[in-house]
Amino acid sequence: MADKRIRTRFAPSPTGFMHIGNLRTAIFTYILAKKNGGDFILRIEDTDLERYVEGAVEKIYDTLRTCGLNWDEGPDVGGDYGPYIQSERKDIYIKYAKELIDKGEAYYCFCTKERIDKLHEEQAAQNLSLRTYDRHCRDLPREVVEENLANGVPYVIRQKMPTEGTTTFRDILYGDISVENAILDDQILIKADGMPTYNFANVIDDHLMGITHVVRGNEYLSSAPKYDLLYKAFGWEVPQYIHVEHIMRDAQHKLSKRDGDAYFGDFVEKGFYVPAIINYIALLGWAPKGENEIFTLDELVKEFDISGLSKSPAIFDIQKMTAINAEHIRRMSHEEFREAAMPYIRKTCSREDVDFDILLDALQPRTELFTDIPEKVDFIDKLPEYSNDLYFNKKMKTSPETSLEALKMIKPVLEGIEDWNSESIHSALFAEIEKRGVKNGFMLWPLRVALSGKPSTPGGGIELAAILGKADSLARIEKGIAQLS
RNA sequence: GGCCCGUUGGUCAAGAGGUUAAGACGACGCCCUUUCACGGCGUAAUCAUGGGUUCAAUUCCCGUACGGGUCACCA
Repeated sequence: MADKRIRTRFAPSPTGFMHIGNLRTAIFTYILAKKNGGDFILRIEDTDLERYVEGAVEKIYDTLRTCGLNWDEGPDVGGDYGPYIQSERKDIYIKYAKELIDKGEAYYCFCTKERIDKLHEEQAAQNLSLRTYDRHCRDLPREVVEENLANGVPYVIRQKMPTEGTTTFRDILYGDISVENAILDDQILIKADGMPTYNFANVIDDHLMGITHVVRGNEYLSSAPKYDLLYKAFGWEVPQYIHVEHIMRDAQHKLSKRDGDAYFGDFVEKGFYVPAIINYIALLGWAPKGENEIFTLDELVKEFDISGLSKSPAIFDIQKMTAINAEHIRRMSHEEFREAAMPYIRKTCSREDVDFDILLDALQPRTELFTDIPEKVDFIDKLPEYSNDLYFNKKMKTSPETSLEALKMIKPVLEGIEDWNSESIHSALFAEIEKRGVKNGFMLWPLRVALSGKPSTPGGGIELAAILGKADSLARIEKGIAQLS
């Protein structure tokens, strides 16, 4: 085992957008492979023709690439084990299903959908704890089977489950789990349309593609014994299983599309930064060894350890995710932040003649979500109408009266500044503060209000003055004086 | 309902047969500060429950409750 190259796969169905729980599975799957220098494979599971959604495959590629979960083999990049789209592997599954029939491990079933439905109805009416196929076709005489096939009677292929004993499979997290074979249904391997069921295609592909570790959602835990039996029927080695618990909205509900918080794209739209999304959802159901919990994808690869995975469901907490997002934003370089933030700044600020470097530096520690930005910078284009009440500040002991006085002191000082920048504004104002013997806030609070018309801004009065430039700053101060007079 | 799985503060969670039961988010308070933040410090808050086993159990075992999953020609 130890000498075998690790190969993992992410195998989504093209049925819509990327669910956050699914994405987390992809992350763990990717990390597990990369941590061990192995291969991460992308396989598209499109065996359900009816549920196929146009464009969904591109959405999968797009999301994974955006997240940096680059696959070594897949439909678009190729590889030695293709094709990587199940609908293109149809013949392979049929071949292996027939092999099982020859081995006596599977059989043709000619029961109609109607018959099965009726059977289930009856079972439900009798309140039977078990609702399985009654194995009507399991022991059909060979002649009957051949005659039906010759006559083109539609059929499915079913797995012949043992009726006694138990099956035990192993999950890395849960350990050994045993179930009674009697409760196992003779599951369908090949559907009437010739397509394999998920359960069958999965086993075939995982084996043929040399997958060593399977990470998947907890909902497959109950099916795992059936897969084991299939591997056993073929005489193949069973991969290592890791079943991960669900991400919940609350204690009893999974994250769902109804709540608008289930898809990767939802969070990007809400202003979340992709590395932070990955970081947070990796933390749902997995705990790092140390105390740091801020990680890039590469750091997650280094840090990841299976023993940190949790066996119980985790409730999604948007507040924590927001906090992690804020932390990631703070860690961005000035240039990275500029690139990410400018589009949001441009939503409310069209001016060119502002000092964006100062603005960005003031904005960065105050931004939790990129979508916070437009509202924070909306005063730059145009000073909003504001109430003189803003000049009241209890802590600074300012009022409209003291503010008028302060603004009148400030105006000539700023007018005298030749080289307009943070330092020169700062030293000029502080010289005045010292000269007048007033508190910082006496001067600076009114300045901030006059420049922004808002109770809270990115940066204080000095930064705002530097951002807005000399002419505009003085105009706004004059407006303040006029408004207060 | 049968079967499978789970249960540490409001949330994510570490932990180990003997600990003052980590840490993070959130809440609250204080400090810093030209606003708001950032940052720093601190406070409150957790082992679902009943039985065992043991000198000792939150940790091991069994039951109960609660929650989740599953029982498709869906994945």
